Amino acid sequence: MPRWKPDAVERLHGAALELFDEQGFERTTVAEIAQRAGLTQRTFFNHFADKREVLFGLSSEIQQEVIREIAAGDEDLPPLDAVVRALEIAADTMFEDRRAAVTRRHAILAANPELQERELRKNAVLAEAIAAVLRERGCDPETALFATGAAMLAQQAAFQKWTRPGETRTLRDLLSEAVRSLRTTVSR
Amino acid sequence: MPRWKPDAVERLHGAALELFDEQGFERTTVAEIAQRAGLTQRTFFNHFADKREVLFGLSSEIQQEVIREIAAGDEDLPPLDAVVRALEIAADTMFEDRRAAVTRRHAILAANPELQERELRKNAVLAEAIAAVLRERGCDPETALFATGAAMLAQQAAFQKWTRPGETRTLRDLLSEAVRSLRTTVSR
DNA sequence: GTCGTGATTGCAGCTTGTGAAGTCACCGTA
DNA sequence: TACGGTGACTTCACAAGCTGCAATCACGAC
Repeated sequence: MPRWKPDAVERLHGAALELFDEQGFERTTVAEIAQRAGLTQRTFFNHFADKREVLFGLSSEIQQEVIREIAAGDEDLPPLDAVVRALEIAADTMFEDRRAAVTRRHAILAANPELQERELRKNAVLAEAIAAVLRERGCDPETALFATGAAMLAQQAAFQKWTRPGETRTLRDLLSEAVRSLRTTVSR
Repeated sequence: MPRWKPDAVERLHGAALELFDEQGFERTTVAEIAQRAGLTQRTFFNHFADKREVLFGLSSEIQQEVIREIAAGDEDLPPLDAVVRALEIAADTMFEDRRAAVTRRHAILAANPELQERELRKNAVLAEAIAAVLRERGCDPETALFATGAAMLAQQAAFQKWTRPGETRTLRDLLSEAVRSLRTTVSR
């Protein structure tokens, strides 16, 4: 008999999602989450740096995937296209088949400014990582910043539509469309 | 004799800046700030929603200025130009003559992720406010989002350069240049 | 068999942030 | 001049987030 049940992190994650759903982020305490997962508060903080972090487990995986795809992409692609291509692939592999879960998580974030702060930071970190890999490919720093920022702006618009009830198009399609639209807006 | 020395908010703000400079944001407690200002911790929280907020007093003024300028601008200007024009004016009136203070504040922010989170949120709020005023001018929502995002991306690049030691150009000039550069990057 | 490893725990303590009640200079008004 | 309201500040008490440290004990390596 193992000393502890396995999957402590998953249990904490699941318990947190349930409780955030049931009573909101602010009104649920870390002690409650831990209790529902059959663990203690101290253990929660062994696995997550803070209470918000329990909602962001996937983001480093997404980041790795995007970075990998940019690095693996065609060297000759213009920077913006290189980033968009990687985001499209990530949309297919990490988002498309989890629409329900992603949407639920999005609703939790939308209800809480603290969580949006964290999300913004994760996006900023992702953006910096993308810009860095573009620079490694020989892109000058300003171009890297702009290509990254533009791509993530399109991603944001596409994601917004994708999580709207009734929306049936794929995130990938919405993203491609958003990029076209962004190009015309910026070009005047 | 007045019951309290005047300018409690300014004293708290000044004490906070000093202490953050001396020992960093994390290592200074609200109790210390209040003590140096000759007040109590509770009074600090009467004036600032949380510990970080003491560094963001100006941002709502900036937001109002930018919004006002967009609303007052030429109706026929394309959305991106309308936003950029407002940011240029804000650069002149709110930033150019405070370079030293802005740079010091920027250094404090750069040293602390928590503070960057708050900064990102303030920017997101500003962006949403700008997009809203564009929509009121008849802009469709997606175009409003893209024009706003693009303008703030250029602003970010310009600000980055402006705070670099040795940089002598004005923020306004750097911003105009960044917009041109962004346009070429996004147009391919 | 023993020994180190690593996940988990208990506990003590600090800090942030809030709620509620109280103090008292100042100001307007009569 | 008296008097009552206002609002900035204080005091106290406490919930909740988060950390450091020492202890526990199944498990795997040797």
